Amino acid sequence: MYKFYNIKYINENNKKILNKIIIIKGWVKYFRNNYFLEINDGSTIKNLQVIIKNKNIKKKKIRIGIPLKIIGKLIKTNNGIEVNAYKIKIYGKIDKDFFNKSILQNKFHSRSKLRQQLSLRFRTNLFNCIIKIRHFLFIKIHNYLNLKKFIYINTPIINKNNAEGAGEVFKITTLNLLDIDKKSKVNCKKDLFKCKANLTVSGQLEVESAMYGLGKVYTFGPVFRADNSNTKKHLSEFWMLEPEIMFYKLKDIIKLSVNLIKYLIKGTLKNCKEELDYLDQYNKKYNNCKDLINRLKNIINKKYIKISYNKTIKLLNNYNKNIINWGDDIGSEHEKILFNIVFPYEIPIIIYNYPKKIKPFYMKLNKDKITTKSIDILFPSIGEIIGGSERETSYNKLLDRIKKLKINIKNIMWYINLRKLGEIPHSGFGLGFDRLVQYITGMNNIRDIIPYPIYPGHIF
RNA sequence: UCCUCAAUAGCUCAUCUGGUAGAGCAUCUGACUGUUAAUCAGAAGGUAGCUGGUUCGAAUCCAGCUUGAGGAGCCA
Repeated sequence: MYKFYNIKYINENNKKILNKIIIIKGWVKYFRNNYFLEINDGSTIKNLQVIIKNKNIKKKKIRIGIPLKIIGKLIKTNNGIEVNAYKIKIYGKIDKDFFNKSILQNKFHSRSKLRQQLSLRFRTNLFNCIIKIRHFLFIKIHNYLNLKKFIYINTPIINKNNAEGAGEVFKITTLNLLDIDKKSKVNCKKDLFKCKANLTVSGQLEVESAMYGLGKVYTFGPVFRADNSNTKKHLSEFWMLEPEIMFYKLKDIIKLSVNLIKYLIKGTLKNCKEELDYLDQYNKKYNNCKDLINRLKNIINKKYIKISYNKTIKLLNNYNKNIINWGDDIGSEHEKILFNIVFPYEIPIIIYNYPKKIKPFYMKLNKDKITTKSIDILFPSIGEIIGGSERETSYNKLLDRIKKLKINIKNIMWYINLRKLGEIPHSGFGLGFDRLVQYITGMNNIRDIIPYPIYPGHIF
């Protein structure tokens, strides 16, 4: 007969239900003075205070962490709104030893500590905010591309091509690995797929073939890299958005990617205020990022720096002679110089026309035949979030390039053959979703912005 | 994978050059009708990451391993 409300709703609409008897359900976040409960139900990080005046309510079993159903009157006091409890139902009991060893006790826990208890991490305010922003960005990406008439393509997670140049692959097999060790010879023909198979490192080649039929497409899913990289910006399993668009040139994908980023950040600032405010405070206290919200506002209002690879090398060498040679990839040392000294404005840098020798085979060459029609978008403190290019359209040129790079042609013949039906100009890019979430939440470590981080030595 | 640093109570950290292991919070018992990381009184809690070595004696010195943090490379 009484109505149930979640705490976010009660906080935002309390005028409508003030002085009514309501039901709330959640767990105890704080219990003070044997009298004041703070209840959280995950809908918001702003807890609802419940007071226990009724002497018939047994308080013995109530402790921090316990789930409760509370029937009470929503009242207004000097401290805001709270619920005067008439009746409390307790669900189960708390294992004291387990609780005491868990990250749920009301203390500050380091993020590496939180990571040791992944399944409990969701109850923390920090993770509540991060996951909600992650969710919001995920939805908004689909939203934006849908508005722009893109079609979402589900590209396979298991495949046999390895999109050359995108890192190490995880091999998958149904064969008994112990047998393989003994004989030291693998007969792939006996495997389930009758060939070598791996987890995808990128859906790009597949999404390109969808582009030939549908025009504007994207894939957005988990991709896998078996590199042994132990850094704060790498995962073995991460999420990548890869749009691919017919008749788009380099300038068009620059525009698309910049507009998408600005749309996402603008939306987050508008719709995730509570979460960003919390993260702003958290970052001020515990992270290097001292002004999260203004940093994000800055990024939606300003024009990004756009500079060619050649010019970047010149600028770096002007700063410090022989710090980089033409043809080298731009490393994190160079990124630091670019963001701290050359362009110290806390805005992304778009670098275009990279040399072909540090970019994959499918990128279209410029007229100089040594650089590609490619871009990387670098973000301050994170590095590369987006990499993209115009794709090679000519069958002969593509084949020529593949032969020179000695890439195994067999598994990607279907991709090369797409060029046998005419030379359609097209472009696309890959956006590292987790790195974007990392940037927007201001977190130091990419392992703290994904529910279950998978990285060397760590699997859930 | 490489380099640097670290590992002491459930958590955060003390223990100074080797000499009996300490605090705050959390936990437990009790008190408390306006607290908000409540407070007060009391109790309990440790083979100092693991394995060796040096020494009369090791949390402390040395070696190897494990785990974590920061940086590098690979990349998104």
